[in-house]
Amino acid sequence: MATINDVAKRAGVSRSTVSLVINKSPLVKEETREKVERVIAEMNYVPNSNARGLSAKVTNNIGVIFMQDYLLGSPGKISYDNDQHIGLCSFNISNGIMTGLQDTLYGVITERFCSIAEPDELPRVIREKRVDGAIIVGTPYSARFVDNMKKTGLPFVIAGIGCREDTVDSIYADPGEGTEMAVRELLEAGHRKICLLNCSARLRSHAERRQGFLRAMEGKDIELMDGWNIYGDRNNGKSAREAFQKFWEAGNRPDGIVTANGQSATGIMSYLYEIGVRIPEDVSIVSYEDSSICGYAAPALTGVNVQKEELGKEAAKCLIERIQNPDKEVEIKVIHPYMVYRDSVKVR
Amino acid sequence: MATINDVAKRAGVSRSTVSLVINKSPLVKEETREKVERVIAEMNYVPNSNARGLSAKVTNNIGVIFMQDYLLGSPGKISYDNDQHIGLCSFNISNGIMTGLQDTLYGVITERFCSIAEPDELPRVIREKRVDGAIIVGTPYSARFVDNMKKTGLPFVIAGIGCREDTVDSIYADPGEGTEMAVRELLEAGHRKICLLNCSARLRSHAERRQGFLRAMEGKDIELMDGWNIYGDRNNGKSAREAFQKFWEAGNRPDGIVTANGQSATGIMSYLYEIGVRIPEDVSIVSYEDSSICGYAAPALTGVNVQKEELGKEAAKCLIERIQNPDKEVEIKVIHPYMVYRDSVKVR
DNA sequence: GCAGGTTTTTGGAGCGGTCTAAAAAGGGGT
DNA sequence: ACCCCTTTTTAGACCGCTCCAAAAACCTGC
Repeated sequence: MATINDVAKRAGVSRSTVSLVINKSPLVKEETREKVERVIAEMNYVPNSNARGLSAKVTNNIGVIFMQDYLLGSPGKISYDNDQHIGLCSFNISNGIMTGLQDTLYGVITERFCSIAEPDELPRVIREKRVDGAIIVGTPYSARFVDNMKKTGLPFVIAGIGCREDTVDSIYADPGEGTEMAVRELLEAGHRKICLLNCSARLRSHAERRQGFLRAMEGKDIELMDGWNIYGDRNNGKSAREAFQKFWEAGNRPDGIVTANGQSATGIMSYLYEIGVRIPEDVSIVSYEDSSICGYAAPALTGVNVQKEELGKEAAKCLIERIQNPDKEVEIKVIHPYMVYRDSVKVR
Repeated sequence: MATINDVAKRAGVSRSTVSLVINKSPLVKEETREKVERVIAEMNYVPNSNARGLSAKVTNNIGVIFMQDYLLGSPGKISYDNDQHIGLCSFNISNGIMTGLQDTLYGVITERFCSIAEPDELPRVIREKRVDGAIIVGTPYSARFVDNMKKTGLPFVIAGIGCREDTVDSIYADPGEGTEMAVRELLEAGHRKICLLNCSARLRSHAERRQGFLRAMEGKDIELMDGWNIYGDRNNGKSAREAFQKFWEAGNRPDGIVTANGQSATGIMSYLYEIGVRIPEDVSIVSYEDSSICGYAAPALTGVNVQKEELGKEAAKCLIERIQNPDKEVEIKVIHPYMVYRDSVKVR
């Protein structure tokens, strides 16, 4: 494999000149640049990224750290097989990140990390300085972890649904905003008895969803039903179904349901299907966090799309800016959602 | 940040000795090792991976290349938002890869690549030598690409459902085997009129599924129905639904359906639901490629689980072996699936 | 106490780039 | 032709680690 020296020799210039050329310095004469570029192409030369990194103290890699904290208590060896939500969500976000990084020199190193399981550790890519910056995907529940990260001095941003740290660049979707949007949708379609199906009460976002719900209900002259904010045990369809079944069997009869995500919705739908309740004729459903699963459900679910790809893309953009200018002001950016209209809401 | 020199000085040994210690060489005296390790811990020293890589010609990173060829014609800026299948699938596999790499020194660099769009290019991580080996996830449709990869001399393995190159390490799930399993399931439950809903006919795996179907039917004395091997246009629920609807409207009345994956199944289910056909009372469904989506469907879908995490894990293992021993024999390994029993099959 | 063998440790030359200070080349003006 | 200023190019130190050959330290046994 050709090195910078080989190129220099063949082009009849010094190593430094070649270096200037590959780094697009404006100092080199047009003529020289062309000659060197020709040789580079001829020899199929690609700079060695280790050498570059060692010398320039740069790796040209950014780390994407998937926080696994919300799967409380099951660090490390988790199989996501039964957790479509997390799988898809992180996939979409990281896909967005790659899109955001597309025309840059950066590569993406991915790592799974649990700040609760390892409160005083840092993700390996960071300890080993394999990256120039990091995107923390998901919520780093332990403040200690955030502190540790800050201490490294490495640029990093936090990205995800409901992820926000006031002292750190945060790109996030606001679960409150989305839930509010979903509830309004039902209200406008004439629903009065709306219940909110949150996922695990242990998640920080549940309170935000609740707030969004309340905001939408404000001034509507609708009596808020006690216990109509239901919590599943975990962030998936099975617990949503169980929680909803309990709710229903206790005699509650909503005419509209807002769920935390597509899986919760399908969980509930499978229960309603079994007991013969029709959607949307008897009950309407809107899912916060629209995902393709919503499109495939029967009937297809109306939902709030939180633009996870966009979220990832913006996170990447923000990180790059942070790397270029470590002193810029902390950036807190909300990615706004939009409604996707399908067939699970009926005007009453 | 401490360097190897700082550690050496503080420990009163030479740089070389420290190097031996961090590389766990058996040459260093126990006593010395302990001393050095103590200092390393004290100083919080972590070897710089660039320096290491530059010198040892090793990066301690492996590349995970996601092939995007099956999304024919839409390289680069694709949004996977509507392609849950691919999202989940690659997520699960890469999750498995990370699990397989867990106790090694390797990090994971991810890249999206389309060998059809860029027939003479190589993934960037490879051109820039950022990795010691690569796992190609998905099918590299162009043979030229495989050739180019081979020419680099870099160890690599191919992993995915139906991915197999005879001259390259391949870890794969056999769509034929899984489909056969699914069909047998229906046969044993007494079904006679079984149709196979393949995804896009452009995919290489469709023929294998078909073969598996035929193997299961062999000697069963069931008339093979013409046109009962249905092809969707793309690998998703929407096209499955459309294809199936056309099939149904042409008057075909299967009593059992085998689908290529969970999304196809839900697509079909939503159609059947609309026209009032009950599952599993009127028609049974088995999905090849069980995914969590199957568990959330109503009714929950019986399916063939292809163990994508296992697949990723084995791919990682295989790659490491290949790196350690570049001359070992080509490894072709099938990951066998198993049935997951749920509620979409009724004994007739 | 020393030759000869074994176990540990070490110096120093790379690895392939970047970067800075200084040299070389070029371009007027006189 | 020479000085001065600007534009280009270059030499060489350095980044932090590995690795080899050689040195040092440690063991015998005689």
